[in-house]
Amino acid sequence: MADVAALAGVSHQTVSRVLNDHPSVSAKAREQVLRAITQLGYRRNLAARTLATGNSRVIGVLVSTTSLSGPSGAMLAIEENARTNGYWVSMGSLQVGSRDEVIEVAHHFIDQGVDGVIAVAQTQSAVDATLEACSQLPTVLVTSGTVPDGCFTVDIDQHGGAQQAMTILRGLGHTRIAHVSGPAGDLHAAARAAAWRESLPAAERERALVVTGDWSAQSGYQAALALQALDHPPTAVFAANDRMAYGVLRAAYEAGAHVPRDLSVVGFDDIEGSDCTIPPLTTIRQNHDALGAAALQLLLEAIRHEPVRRVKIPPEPVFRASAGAPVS
Amino acid sequence: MADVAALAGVSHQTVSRVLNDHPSVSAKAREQVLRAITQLGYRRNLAARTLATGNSRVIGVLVSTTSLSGPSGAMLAIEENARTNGYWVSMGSLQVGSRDEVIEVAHHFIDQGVDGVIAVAQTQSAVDATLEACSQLPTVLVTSGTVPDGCFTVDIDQHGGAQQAMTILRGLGHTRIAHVSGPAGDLHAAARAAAWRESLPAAERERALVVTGDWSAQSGYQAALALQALDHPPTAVFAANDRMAYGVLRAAYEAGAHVPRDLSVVGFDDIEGSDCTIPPLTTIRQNHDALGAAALQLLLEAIRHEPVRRVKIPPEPVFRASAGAPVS
DNA sequence: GCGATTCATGTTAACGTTAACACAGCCCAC
DNA sequence: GTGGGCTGTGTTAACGTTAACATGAATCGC
Repeated sequence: MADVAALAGVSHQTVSRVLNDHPSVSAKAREQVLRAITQLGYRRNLAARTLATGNSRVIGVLVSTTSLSGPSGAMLAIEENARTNGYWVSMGSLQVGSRDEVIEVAHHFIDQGVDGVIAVAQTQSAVDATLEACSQLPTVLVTSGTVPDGCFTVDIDQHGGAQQAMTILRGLGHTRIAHVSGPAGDLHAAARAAAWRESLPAAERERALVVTGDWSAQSGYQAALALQALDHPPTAVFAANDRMAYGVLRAAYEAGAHVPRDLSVVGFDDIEGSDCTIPPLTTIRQNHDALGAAALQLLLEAIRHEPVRRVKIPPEPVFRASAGAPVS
Repeated sequence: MADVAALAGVSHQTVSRVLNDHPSVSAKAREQVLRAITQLGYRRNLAARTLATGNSRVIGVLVSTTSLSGPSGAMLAIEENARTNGYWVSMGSLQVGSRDEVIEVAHHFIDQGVDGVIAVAQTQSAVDATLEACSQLPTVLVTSGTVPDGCFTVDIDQHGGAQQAMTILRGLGHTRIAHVSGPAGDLHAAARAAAWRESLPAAERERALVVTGDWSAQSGYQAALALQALDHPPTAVFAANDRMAYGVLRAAYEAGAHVPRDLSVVGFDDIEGSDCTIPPLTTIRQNHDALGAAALQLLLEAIRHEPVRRVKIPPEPVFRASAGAPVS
């Protein structure tokens, strides 16, 4: 702040006034200060501000673990492990996921003086923006995106998990396996779809059946309807997540098709409730707890400047009743 | 800290050393300092510590909105609204939910200098512990528990929602309505069960059918099995949440019972996927977004010392296909 | 028994911000 | 034209902690 004041030719208090929108600042002084701020890339220190004012502009949110599962479980696992290691968590969520939003949140973390950042990035642009904004900070990326060397990364092995799903189906004897994929641009959706395609015999990849959904059960239902209307419907469907698999199950039921006799279905995620679909869903479980724990472990290593490491969490197949041998 | 030093008869630096486990402190001085700390209820100011050391023991976690739903959605709604009002969120989760744990987290918030606290309390003991630990701070409780007057409170109207479920079922003509309840001690479970019981004719309350589950689909499945084994099984089931309703649906299907012809099922929550169960689930939707938004709004009012207010968010019925008239 | 080392403690000065006060210079009203 | 109020600015002193250095006492080795 002293640097800014010197460059702008005013006192540090005037800089403070500009920062706090105090009315008594001349337009000229304000402009000079703002220019100096951008020129120097100055960011105010929130710890000092909190100390001086007595209020932090931070609120605490207390939540109970039991109410959260799935990807939010990863966040809780991070928090839990952070606490046992003497750290606390400041949260920033992305509504839009735009570059600007990522940068806004990252800057806040820096202002606050965080010791490190864990970013769960679902799109490549979020990955890129995080890398840009957090370059000075120990950072762990939780993502399936492409990341330059020298970054700590954790991920559930999406590709491997999808391969497991396909192995199950092909092992059962299916050859005509359709895919209900997640939305375009989503990294998980892309990884799962890629593994599905690769596990098909080269000859079949051209006429491979894929319908794009948006992760919702309803979109899975619509996809299944589209698949049913084909001349040669598939004998099995690999849905990119459990919710879309629910939709496939429902469409089959309503069409009078028996699962797994007439159609096999495999999902991905193993969300709560998937053990009691009709029939119980065969799926690939993602271990979000392990993901969160690994993310925190890596961040601690990053903070201690230990060598860069990447972790892949293996998903595991859950065999239930929705996949069986095709009727020849 | 100066007070502690004075009371212990040492310098403030010695107090600092005790706090940071510095080796060079005599046992006697340490003991005196610790006694003074507890006697005065001293807590160290983290903003000052961060300012002096340059590290905050806080990590930032960036998550994307899309990955979270349900109760975690409430947290994200809080975060989103906080951000648009110039606040940031510090998170503390409860693994055990014990009194000590609540107090630990609350103390951290105080140390950190938060401007207010929102506590999502699922048990009465969590409510009580929060009230005790946060008495000095603007606080909003998100809970269905009993709270003394003079507290800001937000809640989804559990009782009203359960009444809606029963109104649907009774309106359809059902008289023998069983309840699959949530676990004992859970405030939501208690409120839903109470509303169910009250909506029964007085004469039937004695022999009312209730089976206690643990929110899991599997427990709903087991409950439905128990209900099926009765001499006079119910014609309808009100499940305290959607996942347990999934289990009821599955048990009915496996027993060859058609839903809703042979059995009507109503859930509670409207979780993602409930639109594609077999058949699609009639349920009561909880609006977690509105809950989070209201919680933040109230906290802002609490921070501004505006008059105490309580908000109840009305849940809304979602009519789908799992409830119908009983076959007479 | 004397210098060198360790230990326990105190003193002073940061850390980066805002609050409180002081002080010009200006305008306005009487 | 003089006193009282605004406006813009600077100076000084907090805020509560830790780091760096200084000091005095006790211990050790030879």
